[in-house]
Amino acid sequence: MNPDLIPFFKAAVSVDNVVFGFDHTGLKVLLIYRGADPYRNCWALPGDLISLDTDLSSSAEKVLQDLTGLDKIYMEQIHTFGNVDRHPFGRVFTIAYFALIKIEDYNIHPSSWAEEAAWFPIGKIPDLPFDHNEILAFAKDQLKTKIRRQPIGFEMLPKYFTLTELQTLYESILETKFDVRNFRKKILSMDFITDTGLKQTSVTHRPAKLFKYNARKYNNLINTGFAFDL
Amino acid sequence: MNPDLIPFFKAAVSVDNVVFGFDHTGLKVLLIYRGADPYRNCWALPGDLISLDTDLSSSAEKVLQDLTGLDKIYMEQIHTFGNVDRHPFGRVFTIAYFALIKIEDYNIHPSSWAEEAAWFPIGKIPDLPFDHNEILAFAKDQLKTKIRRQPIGFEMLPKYFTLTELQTLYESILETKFDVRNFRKKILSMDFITDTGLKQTSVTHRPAKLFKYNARKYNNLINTGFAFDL
DNA sequence: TGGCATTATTGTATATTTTACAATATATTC
DNA sequence: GAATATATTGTAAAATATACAATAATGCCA
Repeated sequence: MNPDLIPFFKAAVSVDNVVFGFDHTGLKVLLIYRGADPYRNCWALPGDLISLDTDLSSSAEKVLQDLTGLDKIYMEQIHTFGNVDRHPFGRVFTIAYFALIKIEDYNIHPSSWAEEAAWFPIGKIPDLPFDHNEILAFAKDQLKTKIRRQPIGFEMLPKYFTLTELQTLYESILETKFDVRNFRKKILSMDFITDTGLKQTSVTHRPAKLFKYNARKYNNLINTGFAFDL
Repeated sequence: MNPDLIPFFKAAVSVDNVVFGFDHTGLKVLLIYRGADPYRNCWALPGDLISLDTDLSSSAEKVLQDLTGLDKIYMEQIHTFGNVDRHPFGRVFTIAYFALIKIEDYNIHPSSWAEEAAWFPIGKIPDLPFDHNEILAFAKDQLKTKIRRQPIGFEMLPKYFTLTELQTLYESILETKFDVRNFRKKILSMDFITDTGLKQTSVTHRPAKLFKYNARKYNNLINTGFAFDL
């Protein structure tokens, strides 16, 4: 290598994942308990330095898989953070991803140096190491923007869900309220939520119909210029 | 440094800028003619490796300033590209930014190893080195999405502009046509484009009124929940 | 100087979408 | 079968989006 270039090739790169999940109590974020330096014994975003022989997108999946066991979930790159002093060990650029999962469908298996993993309600996030609070704030903002324009909310719901659950998800993330009738009219008019014919069981009140999201219909629609918008 | 960490600290990071400009002939992108390896004597996006003692956002501004002389312009991070083989000299992650400028207000001064700089119409971009064609495609997509929801188009127009110029800008970027009356009604109803009282001069037809964008009014509006949308 | 060429400017009627609002239905439990 | 709890549904009014073409203001030139 040309000697002039040597000082440039001394950076490390990490991936930090902001994994969102949703249950009836609201929006949650997955944190791990760090069993490695720096910031050993702190709750933090699941993230790690990446090996330099792997493509970035594969690395992002691998980091999450190694720390939490999560695999094949919805992930998207959101932003890169690169302040000089953000990591005590040297110059580390971190590429933040957000991920959405159906909490009930996955068991989280902390592994590698992640000693524990737990869901934290979005309103009760502790002080996090590095610039993780900033990253989380960015991700939350992104989620709010994105969920209004793209049908990604379904990634956080069970395969079969009720319209009330869907509405609660949106209200919770967007921090707003929708009129029940208008919300249903709008969602159903979009025509990619289909009635499964099934109903809730073991509820102590009128059981709700179960719907599912039809990604194929959505993809057909966007090709015709249709724009999802809530 | 812990010896286990050494192999992680061998990456370089670069910034690549996609600078968009607009004139009456349409949307353009600024490219430089490379006077340095690799890909010497090729047109490419203005980008460079960044020094590891500077924050990322400052580095982005510095790279653009060094190569083109552009300073204090609208810039925004869009995506990070990190495939293993994207750079022939080693593992280089690149962070792409897009920038918008008023072509007439700036003189481009290629410097450092940029031998030339020129505006290329968006439809006539040559084959570019690295993954620059991919980066450019990503940026163009981002621009189309963003310009519909945020009043960033004005960054590419002169301070005083006509409504026809504004409409042409939107039509050109969004690759569509708007009805003249409806476009004007909508834009003016948003109330952050103000009539300066001035008119075009030295045109060989009815002179158009000159308007300007009022960022302060826009910022007041978004705080009230207003959403720009075209 | 008057007609021509060129682009700028403006209004209205109709269709579509959004909003506001409350009564009835269906299940369980006691 | 009454009480409790949530699910489901329609309509009228307001706001917004759309479709559509005639008139206005300048420079140029015969």
